[in-house]
Amino acid sequence: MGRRPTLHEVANLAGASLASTSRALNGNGASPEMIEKVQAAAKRLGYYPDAAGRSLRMGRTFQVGFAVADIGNPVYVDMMKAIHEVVGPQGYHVVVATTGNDVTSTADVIRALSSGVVDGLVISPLRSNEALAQQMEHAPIPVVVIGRVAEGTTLDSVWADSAAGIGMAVDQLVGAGRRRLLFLNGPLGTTPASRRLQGFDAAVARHGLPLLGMLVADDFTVEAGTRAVDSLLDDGAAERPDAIVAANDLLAIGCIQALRRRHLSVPRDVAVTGMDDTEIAAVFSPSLTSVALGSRERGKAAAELLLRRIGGEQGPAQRVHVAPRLVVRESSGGPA
Amino acid sequence: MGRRPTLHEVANLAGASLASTSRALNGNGASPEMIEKVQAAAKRLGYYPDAAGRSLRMGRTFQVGFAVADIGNPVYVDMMKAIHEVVGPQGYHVVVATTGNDVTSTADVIRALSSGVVDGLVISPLRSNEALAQQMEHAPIPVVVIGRVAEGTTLDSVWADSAAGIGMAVDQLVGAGRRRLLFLNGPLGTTPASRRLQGFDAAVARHGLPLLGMLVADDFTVEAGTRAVDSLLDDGAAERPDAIVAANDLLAIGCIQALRRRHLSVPRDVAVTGMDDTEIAAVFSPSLTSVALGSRERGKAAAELLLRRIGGEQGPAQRVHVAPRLVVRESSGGPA
DNA sequence: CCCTGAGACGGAAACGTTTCCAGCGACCAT
DNA sequence: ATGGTCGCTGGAAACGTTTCCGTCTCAGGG
Repeated sequence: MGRRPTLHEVANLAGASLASTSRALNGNGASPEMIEKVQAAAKRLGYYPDAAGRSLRMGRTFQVGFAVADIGNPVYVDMMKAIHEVVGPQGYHVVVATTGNDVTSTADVIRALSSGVVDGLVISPLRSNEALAQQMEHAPIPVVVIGRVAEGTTLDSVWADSAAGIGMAVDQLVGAGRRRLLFLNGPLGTTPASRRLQGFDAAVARHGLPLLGMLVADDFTVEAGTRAVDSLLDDGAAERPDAIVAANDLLAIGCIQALRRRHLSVPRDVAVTGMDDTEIAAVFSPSLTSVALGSRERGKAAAELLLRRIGGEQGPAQRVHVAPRLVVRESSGGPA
Repeated sequence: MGRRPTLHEVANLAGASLASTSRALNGNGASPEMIEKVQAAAKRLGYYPDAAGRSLRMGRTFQVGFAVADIGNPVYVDMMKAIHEVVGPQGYHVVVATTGNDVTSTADVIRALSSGVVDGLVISPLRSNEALAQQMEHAPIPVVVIGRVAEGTTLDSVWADSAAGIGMAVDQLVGAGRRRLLFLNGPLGTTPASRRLQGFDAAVARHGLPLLGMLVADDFTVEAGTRAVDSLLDDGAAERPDAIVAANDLLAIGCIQALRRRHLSVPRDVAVTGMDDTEIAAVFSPSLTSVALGSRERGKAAAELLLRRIGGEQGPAQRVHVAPRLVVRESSGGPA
């Protein structure tokens, strides 16, 4: 754990002033011989500029933040990877932050990161309200939202129409002859949950199908999915659905897990669809029909938007759309 | 995107000096009325201290780094979550960095993060050599390694005995009557790959089993696993194993995928075991026998070690061991 | 009543960097 | 020959914070 050399020491060794040394290293108006002298000195000392000093002076940290509720969710991992891939080559580091499930802790995270920690923020809020929207809009750094934002906001955002996506899943199930569709939702009050429910209700109404009510898991996880479906099957009174549309691949897998325990076959007895088309969907058995929402694309687009704003681009709020795409596999009984 | 107030403005509004204002906010020797005055002013302006200025002055960034080869790997995601949970409450942010597959880019990452970006670094290097070890040892910030380090190094580390873990998997397979065991390894030259191979060879020798050679995937991913096993099965000449020990859950799943395509039943025709006991292992079908290496515990322990070093604890290098644990499930044919 | 010590406060330095600005040659054109 | 321009350099300021140190006040003890 040795000490790091400073620009001062490099300047001394090179026999130049601080100003010239800095210029020589950053390549702004220095003579060739000066550059060589300084580079040599820097190399000999093993000099690398101090991030704190540089941040303070330049007003930039060369870090971007990524804030989500649960970084364990594969969707967010994908986004993070994509963001990393975009900003890394530009010299930026990625700071991850978890917002927790409620709005106030999200607000705290934004504030904490805004105070000179990162130059910009990509955030995918599970829940939102007017105050949070205001805060994001008036944050001292650019903020890009992955998810739905209110009409007329000045925030850049990238979104996928999950409601339409759910509709595609329903269409396919109906096409395959299913009639008693049940929606397995994530925690109510979250933005994804309400959007996806809307999509489901609309699609079911469109097909004139009976409403079987909805199953609500208390989290977007495998375990929560299993618990929810278990409770349904325990409740003997309830009419058994012939298809379950899950709001999430994780929930879908949890659901299949519960069905399997009761020796119900997927897709013969009950068809199941998920959403997000995570990596597991393709290799799962039965392979999982899922609606891809392009997590990688969304992360990439968000990062690109953010970098542009950090770079000073003005213009009106951008709103990037990523189209949902249904990937039909075994769990939904295949194409009609 | 408003501007942020500085301590100066708070001091002005409160009618106090910078020094007193700082003290009042950080709670060091200020009178109650001063504290109140300053707090009020700070709240009115919405003041939060600037991270860059503070870092520069204090010589601490309140950030820790986490560097791994592929942040998409569920093992690393688990570790990251654990690290986050440990350091977050202490006011630290987590910076993720990907080291790439080679040693030199790992070195670059360490250097970049050492220059005042983070106060400490948790790193899990896939490959290593003497130069890299030296660099980590002499880095200007504390470094904790997740993985095996050379005897006598001064680096803190936390490690799981994956060789012994592989041995446990082999024992169980042999106990279940399997005799022709094949090892599906990850990319050679990586530390995990060599350790796990050693464990496999030792266990096979111990049981006096025939050596079927080894299958090498070019990455620790599902796709690479599928490709490797495909190539084995395509090669009609090779004698078919009755069990495959994969170096990794991802490889194991890829392997099962390939077997399934040939209509080979797992575990009837071929038993399969994985390693890491990722979340998917439990819910996969067939559920996957796997050796848990405690990714969460390792991440947690590493973060705690790191915080202690950052706090200035001196003492000799710590070496935390996490015991491997075999979780027997369907894919290996169950217990003998 | 004076001296001492404790407690609170403000001025100023310091952290390491980039960049503004002025100065200084050298060179070219008038 | 002189004025102007250009390229390069060094001094110094600035970013926002914490903390050292000196000063001041006030209370209490001798």
